[in-house]
Amino acid sequence: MPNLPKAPTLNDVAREAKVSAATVSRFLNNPAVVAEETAVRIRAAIELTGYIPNALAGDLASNKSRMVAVLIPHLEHSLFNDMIERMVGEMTASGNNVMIGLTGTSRDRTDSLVRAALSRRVDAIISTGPASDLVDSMVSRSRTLFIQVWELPADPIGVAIGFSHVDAGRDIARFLASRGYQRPHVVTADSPRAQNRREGFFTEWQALGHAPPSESIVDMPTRFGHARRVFADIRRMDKRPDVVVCGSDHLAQGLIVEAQGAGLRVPDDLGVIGFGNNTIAGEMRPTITSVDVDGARIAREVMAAIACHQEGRKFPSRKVDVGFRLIARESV
Amino acid sequence: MPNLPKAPTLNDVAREAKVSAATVSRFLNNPAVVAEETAVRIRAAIELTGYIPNALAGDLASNKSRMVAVLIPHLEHSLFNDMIERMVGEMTASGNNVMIGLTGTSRDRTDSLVRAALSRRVDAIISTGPASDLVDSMVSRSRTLFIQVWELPADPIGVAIGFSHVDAGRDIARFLASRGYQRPHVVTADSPRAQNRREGFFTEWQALGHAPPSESIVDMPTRFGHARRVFADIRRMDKRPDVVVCGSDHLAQGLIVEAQGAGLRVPDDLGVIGFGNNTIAGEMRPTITSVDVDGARIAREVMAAIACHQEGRKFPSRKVDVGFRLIARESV
DNA sequence: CTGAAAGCGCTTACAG
DNA sequence: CTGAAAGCGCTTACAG
Repeated sequence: MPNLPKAPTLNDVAREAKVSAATVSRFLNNPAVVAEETAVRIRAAIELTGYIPNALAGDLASNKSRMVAVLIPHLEHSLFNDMIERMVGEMTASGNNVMIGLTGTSRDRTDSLVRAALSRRVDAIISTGPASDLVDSMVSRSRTLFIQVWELPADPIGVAIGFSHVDAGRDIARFLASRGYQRPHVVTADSPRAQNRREGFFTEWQALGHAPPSESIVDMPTRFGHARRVFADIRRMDKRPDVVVCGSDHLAQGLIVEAQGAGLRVPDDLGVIGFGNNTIAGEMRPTITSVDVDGARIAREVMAAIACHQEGRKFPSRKVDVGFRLIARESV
Repeated sequence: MPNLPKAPTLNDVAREAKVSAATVSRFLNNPAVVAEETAVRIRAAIELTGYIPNALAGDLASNKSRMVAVLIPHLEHSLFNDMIERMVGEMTASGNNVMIGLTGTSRDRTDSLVRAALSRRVDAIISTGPASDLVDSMVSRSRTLFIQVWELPADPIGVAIGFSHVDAGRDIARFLASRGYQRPHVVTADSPRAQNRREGFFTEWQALGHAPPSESIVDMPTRFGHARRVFADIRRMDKRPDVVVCGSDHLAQGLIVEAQGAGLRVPDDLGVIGFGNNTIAGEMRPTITSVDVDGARIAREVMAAIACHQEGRKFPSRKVDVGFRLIARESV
C-alpha cells in the first residue's frame, strides 16, 4: 500500500471553500439549498482536493445505505442473468450500489450472506432462493426489506415478486397434450422450484388421462452439458418419449444438438421444450419453444418496492404475480 | 417500513453482558484475547439481543472495509462468468463482501462505478475493462488497489493479471496454418481486447505468407445470436472461407449450428474455432477447439494480491502473465 | 442560506 | 484481561 497522504475529508473541502462542513454536506446531498456563490467555491474546493465522499460515514450518520444485496445461486448457467442484469442496471441508475452473493445450494452460505448484508445495513436483499427460519428472524428484526423473486411463497418474509411454478408445469402439460404428444420425458433439477413445476406437470398430465411421464433428475443448475446423459437415458428406454420437457433453454439446446447428432429431426422425431426464454431460444435452429418470464417487469417491480421502502412508504402488495407466457416456436 | 425497536448496538450487548463495549468489540474481532468466562456472557448477550454488528461503523472506525468491487461489462453472454464466479466465491470465503458493477461499454458508467466503489472505501477494485485517466487519478489518490484482469497493459494502474491477446491471436494463426487452412474468416468485436487478438492474428497470418483474411465486425459482447449474420456474410463471399475464427465459444457454437443447418459438415466443410474455453466448448457436438484462460489461476492471483494489500505488504509483481492454452478439439 | 454541536456505532491506543 | 475516552467522517435538527 503506497503511503499516501490520507484522503481529503469533508472538513478539508470546507476549509478550502471557507464554509462549514455542514454546508458542504448540504451542497452534496441537496444542492438546491445552498447559495450559488457558495456552491461555486465548494465545487472548486472539491475539484482541487479530489474529494470523494466517504459513504461509510455518510451512511452511518444518515442511517441509510443506498445499497442493495442480490443473492443468487450461480453466475454460470443461471436462468436469472438477464433479470439480474436489468436489476443491477436499474439500481445503479437510481443511485444504489449492489452487493452480490453467490449462495450455491447451501443454506449456511445463504444465512451468512444475509448476515453480511444486514451487517452492511443494506436497504434491501433480493433473493432467488428459499429462506431459512434464521433468515426470517434476522431479517424481521432489521429495517431491511427482503424481496423474493421468481417465486411466490405462501407467506413471504417481506415481499415476493414471481409466479406460480406449479401453474407453469400445468400449462406445459396442457400445451403438449394439445399438440398431440403422448410420451413426455421430464428433466427435473433437484431444486424446490423445479420440483414445483414437475408436480404441476405430472398432476395435470395424468388428470388429462395419460400415463405418468418418464423422467431424469439432474443436478443444479440445469445446463447444456446435462443433455448427453439425458439423451442416453432416453435412448435406453423401450417406449421412446416423443418430447422432452427441460428445466432450461440451455438444456433444451443441448438436447437438440444430441438428437440431431443421432440423426433425429427436431421436432418431427423428438420435440423439445425449454424454460426461461433465454435469448438463445429464439436464435437456435430450430428455435426453442419456451416459457417466458418477464425479467424486465420483475426488475421494475423490485425497483418500485425498494423505492417505496427507501422513502418510508409501504409497498402496496406483499405478493406480485408477474405470470409467465408459453412461447410456441419450432422445437415442439 | 415496520417501525421496529431500533437494532441492538454494541452497547446494548455490553450492558447485557456487564462488560464494556471495548470488550465486546474485542470478543468479536479477536476472541482469543478475552477471558473465557467473559466470552460466555458476551455470547449469551449476543444471542439474547440478536445483535448483528454494524459494519458501516466498524469499517469507518477501523479504516478498512473488507469489501471488494468487481466491474464487468455484462452478466449475460460474458466470457468472464466462470472467473468471476470463482473470485466471488473465494472472496466471500475469505470474509470479503463484493460489490458488483456493470459497466457496459460506457466509459462514464465505469468512471462513476469506480467513484462509487472508492466512496465505499473498498479494499480493491477488480476490472476487466480499460481504465480512463479519470479512473487512474481517482484510484491513485486512494488506498484502493486497482486490479486489471484478462489483460496486461503496458503500465498497469495497480496490478494486472492476464495474458497477451496479441500473442493469443498470433498462436491461433499459427495453429490454423499448421492445420492447412487457407482462408480464415475472422469475427471481431468492437472491443480493445478483441482488436488486439485480431491484430495478432492478421500480422502472423500474413507473415506466414498468406493473403489477409476476410472479416466480420460484431457488437459487444460476442454471442450466439451473431452467428446468423456472420454465416450469411460468409455465404455471400465468392471465395468461401474454410475456417471461422470466433471471439467466443458461444459464437462458435452458433456458427456450428448455422453451418449444420445449411448442410455443411464441421470441420470437414468449415472449421470453427472459439475463444475462452467455456464449458460448452467440450460439450458441443462437434466439440469446439478453443483458447483456454485459467480463470481459477486468475482468481487465486487476485486473492493473493488483495490479501497482500489488506495486510499492508506489497504484491511482488505488478504484472502476472497467466498465459493461455490452445485446446485442439473436433471443430477445427 | 449557514454554522455550531451532538450523534451515528463502532475501534483502538493507553493505562491499569 | 479490561475499561474510559477519543476519534473515524459524515448528517441533521436547531438556532440564527
